[in-house]
Amino acid sequence: MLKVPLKVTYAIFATLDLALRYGEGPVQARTIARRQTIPPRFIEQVLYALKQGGIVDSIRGPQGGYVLRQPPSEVSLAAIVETMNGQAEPDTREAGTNGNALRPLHREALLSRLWDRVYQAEREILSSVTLQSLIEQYTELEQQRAPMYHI
Amino acid sequence: MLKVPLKVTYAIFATLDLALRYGEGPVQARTIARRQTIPPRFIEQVLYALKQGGIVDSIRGPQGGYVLRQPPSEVSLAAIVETMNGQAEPDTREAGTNGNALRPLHREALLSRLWDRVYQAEREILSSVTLQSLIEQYTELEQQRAPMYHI
DNA sequence: TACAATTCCTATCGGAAATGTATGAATTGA
DNA sequence: TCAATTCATACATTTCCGATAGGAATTGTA
Repeated sequence: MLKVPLKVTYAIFATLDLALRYGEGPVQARTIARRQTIPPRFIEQVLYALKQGGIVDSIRGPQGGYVLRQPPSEVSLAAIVETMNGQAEPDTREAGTNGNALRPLHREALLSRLWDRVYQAEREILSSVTLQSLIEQYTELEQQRAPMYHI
Repeated sequence: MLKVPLKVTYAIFATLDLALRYGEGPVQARTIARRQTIPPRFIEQVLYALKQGGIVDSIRGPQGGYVLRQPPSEVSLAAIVETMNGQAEPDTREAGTNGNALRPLHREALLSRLWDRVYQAEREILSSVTLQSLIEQYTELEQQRAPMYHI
């Protein structure tokens, strides 16, 4: 039920990479790809989607690249995830009618309510996590094991 | 992120069908298929999985069929969903190492914590919903629009 | 103005997963 | 013995996802 597409993971790592360098000018797709171990041609698409979703801005031409549109503390994972999952299919198919038991419309309504609840719960959690808070958790983790390296 | 495989939906409708007739003897796969509009050869597999998962019992031979193993109030959707999603892949792959930025192990840990939280939230909701409560919601829905038909 | 670096956008491929079909064996009531 | 039914697995088809490809558009710089 809970499935995390790779492109969502990639999107989070990519924006996290941008967050770590927020305010230092654009970062190129290739650079992110190398640092985050993401197929270079694939991350282009991810960044493209992130741009369409208003998460990042892009600068074309030499020395171009991508920057976060807002400071890391303003970017929630909910926004990233929603963007990557795109405008979800309306999914308004309804199978053939049948006689007895569980009228299709109602039974569909029954479950879609339920999935809505689950979806809302997911959204609440993801809304409460920002790139900034992820960075903080990350540096905590680092310091626990090998104080004072990196970033 | 939230993806509901068809077979899960089928499983819920199938068990709901059994729940509506709990205590009235076995219901055959073909009958459920017809009533719930599910491909007959496909629901056999769903019921087979439900049996393996201990959700339903089966009776072979003529006049055989399937029955809920427990009363509807004891069967949570969490149980059904978990059964249908089967023993999920261990998924312990770890991609290649790279130099800079976001050490793979830590960055993975960061996200898996998060997905765990989401997963737990989902599970809590699904645990709180039983076939019995679904039936109650269903009859409510029915009465709102067209009092006194059916079942 | 030319050129190279970079993003932009779409098409396509390949493999995996999901959905659905088929077949025959095993079980069992009548 | 027979017919109805589940059991178990194999196979076919379709859909989705990760990844690659190619070229157009933009723009800083020399």
